[in-house]
Amino acid sequence: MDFDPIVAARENWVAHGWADAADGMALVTSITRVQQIFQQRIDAELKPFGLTFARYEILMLLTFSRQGALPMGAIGRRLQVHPTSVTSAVDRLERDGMVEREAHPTDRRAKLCRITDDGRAVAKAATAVLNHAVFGDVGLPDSQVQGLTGTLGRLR
Amino acid sequence: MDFDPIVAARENWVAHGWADAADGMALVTSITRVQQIFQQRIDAELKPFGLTFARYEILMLLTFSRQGALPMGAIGRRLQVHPTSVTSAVDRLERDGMVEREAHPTDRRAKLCRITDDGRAVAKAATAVLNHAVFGDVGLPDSQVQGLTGTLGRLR
DNA sequence: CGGATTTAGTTGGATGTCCTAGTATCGGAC
DNA sequence: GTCCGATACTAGGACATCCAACTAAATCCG
Repeated sequence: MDFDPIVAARENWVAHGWADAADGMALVTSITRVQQIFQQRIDAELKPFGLTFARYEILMLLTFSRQGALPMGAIGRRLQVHPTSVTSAVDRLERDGMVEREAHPTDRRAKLCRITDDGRAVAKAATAVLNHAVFGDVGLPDSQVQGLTGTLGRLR
Repeated sequence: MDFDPIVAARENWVAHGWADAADGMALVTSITRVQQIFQQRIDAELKPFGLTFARYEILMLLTFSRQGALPMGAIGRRLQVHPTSVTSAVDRLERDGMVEREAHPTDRRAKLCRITDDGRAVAKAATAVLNHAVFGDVGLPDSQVQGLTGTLGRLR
């Protein structure tokens, strides 16, 4: 049989008298591993487009926005990442011509990040690939996917 | 009501004709967000010990090993991270006196990573804190935690 | 036995994330 | 009207992760 490091760790937790925390440890570790696997699959698919998942998420957020532009801070709040991560990702997107920074019309502290035509085209092509190669079949029966997403939603 | 960015993204997926990939996208995004949240909580708890989750996992793996030492490659395979990540983490653990590198007894290419007494003490104290502050109550009823872990296991 | 392949680990570069700190600006209180 | 706390973004540093390339050593094989 396959050796499962997480099952082994859980048994060690119980053996050391930490039974009441063993399931929580196993859950957190499982989430970490699954996230690593998806991250790697997605980044591999996005690499030909010069994107990472972080940058792809920003492009899609802008694609769906009414004006095609959002303040930096709004991006960070939507994606739940720190402002510095947004700055870093937008720097690279701007370097590659997929977004542009422009002044906010009413707040001179803020900056708008606007997706370019190139950015829209890349996002569209990348989405087609991701939908086909990853999102379309995550490796679970459809019936379980929604339940899993719902349960995870309670943790957020 | 609270606005949920993932629900909104899922609706956008459906609206753009990608309904068959919408659930997969929502699942992957949910996993990413939940992992970010746990990562932040754990790293915050570990910070006083001078540890990150990556380094903590290595210490615990060594704690549970029979000899208190493992080859670098074995660590990477167990934790499913690249050899370079192990090198990087062990560099810092060694700098902080929690592990030591030593020659492999039979394979002169390999190196063993051995936990020190300091390392064991830090790992024990950090585990007590994590069990209390994170693993002991992840935010879900016990009945759901095991089911969630099991379902995630099928994705690994 | 000796060359080719595989394996173990490290190094250097790019990216993403976080934190701390700093600058500029906004908005409210007085 | 002015000061002061809050907000928006950026800069610099630490860390983790990946990839590509490299050295050294073990192993396979003709």
